Amino acid sequence: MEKFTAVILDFETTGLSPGYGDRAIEIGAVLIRNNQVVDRFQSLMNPGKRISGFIEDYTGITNEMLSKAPSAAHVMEQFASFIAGHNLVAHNASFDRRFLDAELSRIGRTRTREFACSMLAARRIYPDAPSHRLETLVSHLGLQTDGLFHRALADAEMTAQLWTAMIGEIKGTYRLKEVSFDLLQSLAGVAKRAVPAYLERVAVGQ
DNA sequence: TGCCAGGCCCTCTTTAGGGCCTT
Repeated sequence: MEKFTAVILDFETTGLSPGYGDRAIEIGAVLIRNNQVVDRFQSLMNPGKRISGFIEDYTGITNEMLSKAPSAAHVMEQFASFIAGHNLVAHNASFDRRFLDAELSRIGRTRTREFACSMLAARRIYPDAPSHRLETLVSHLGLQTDGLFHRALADAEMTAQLWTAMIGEIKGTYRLKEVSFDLLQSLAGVAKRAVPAYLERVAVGQ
């Protein structure tokens, strides 16, 4: 069962680099099991410093909202429990992985499960998409959206839809009986032009 | 306030450079 279960998550942050002092300001996540969303997590978190006007405009999250939010430490303790035992997915996962690991480190905890990247998978499954930004893929594939972007739970929900759409796409194209987290994760290590042959070999093996 | 990164991937490549993607 676990190989068909994953937490799809998204951070809003003060900037691009935790190594230069940037912090998480919101976490949103959905737990999917067999392509169904079965649980959700969302919280703003107070980063202990003011955010720039650019981030306020980009996310719609204001300094006033964050001043009333629980501390990052408190939220991350709860989130660590939410993700415990589950594989993880994010769009451009190298970004969210750095922030997750940095925020967990601040509370003396460590990530124990693997990350998969929906962007790297999408580049291989939808090579002809106009771009592989989350917003563009959602539009290109006609995925359901409430029009809200750059908020953590909304982006996590759309990434989950993208993830399940990709599972459906390769199931249908290659007649795979099942598509696990490990299979989608493994695509990132396969050269783009080798992906069709790779998936055909997987299908034969099933 | 504005700045800061880093991994992937393509090509006019591999003794490199630059666009994409995340906030």
